[in-house]
Amino acid sequence: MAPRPRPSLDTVFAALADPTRRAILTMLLEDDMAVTDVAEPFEMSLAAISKHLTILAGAGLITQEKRGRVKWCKLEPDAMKGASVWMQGFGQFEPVNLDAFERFLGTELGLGSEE
Amino acid sequence: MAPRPRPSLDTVFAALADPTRRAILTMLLEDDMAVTDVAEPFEMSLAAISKHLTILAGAGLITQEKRGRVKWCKLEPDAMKGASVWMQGFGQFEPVNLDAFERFLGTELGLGSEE
DNA sequence: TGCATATTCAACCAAACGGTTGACGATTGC
DNA sequence: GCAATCGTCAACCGTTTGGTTGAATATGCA
Repeated sequence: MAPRPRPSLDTVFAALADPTRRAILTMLLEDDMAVTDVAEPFEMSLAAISKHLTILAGAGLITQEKRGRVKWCKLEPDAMKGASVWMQGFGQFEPVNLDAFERFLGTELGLGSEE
Repeated sequence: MAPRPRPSLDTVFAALADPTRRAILTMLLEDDMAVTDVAEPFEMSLAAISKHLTILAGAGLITQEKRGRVKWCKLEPDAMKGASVWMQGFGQFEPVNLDAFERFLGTELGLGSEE
């Protein structure tokens, strides 16, 4: 496949604006996954998840590779770089508080209340 | 002062997904601005800008204070903190490359070509 | 008082979004 | 070969988004 088009801030931020898509990205932190497996925990159709994955791929946040009849989804965290740098220009945020991140993961996965 | 409700990742990312709104935030880096002045450089109605500002305020990215008949808009960069931390959990991005940020500002403000 | 300025409101519009369902093309395995 | 599995496509649906216009509401000023 041709070198991925540089993901725009528009598409990256828009992709990240949906909680389902953020949850998918979080799942992919663990490991690459097949589309069906990505869809499993969600209460929506496979087709809907497939669309979300297309949007994530469009933003460059994941890549998809078909092996046999299974399509594998792989996280591409570098796609967040531009957006991350952009935001950091607005203030020096604490040098990556991983504790806070763990908590975010909890709420993102729906383990906690939204407050 | 009542602590503002914690802006959600949904609203923050959605607010940042629009180029007009990102440009507004960039303008507000310089200084607080009145609504009319914010609208001036854009080729769209004042009402449209007013809506964008409402969305930015809803995400906590700006606050608005009315003094006399003028409503002042103030950047609130801390509202990006949660989103920034969330993204950093996906990879350690270079510790704030300000050069890159300057370049982003250029393209965001439409001073350079998109490519 | 009366007019200009600053901003929002209300109604409307086309397009995009997020979801559904059912049919379909590929691939795998018995 | 045939049935099951994987994933997307196409059509459809209601809601949201990003914009418009024109009227309305405050406020400032001469």
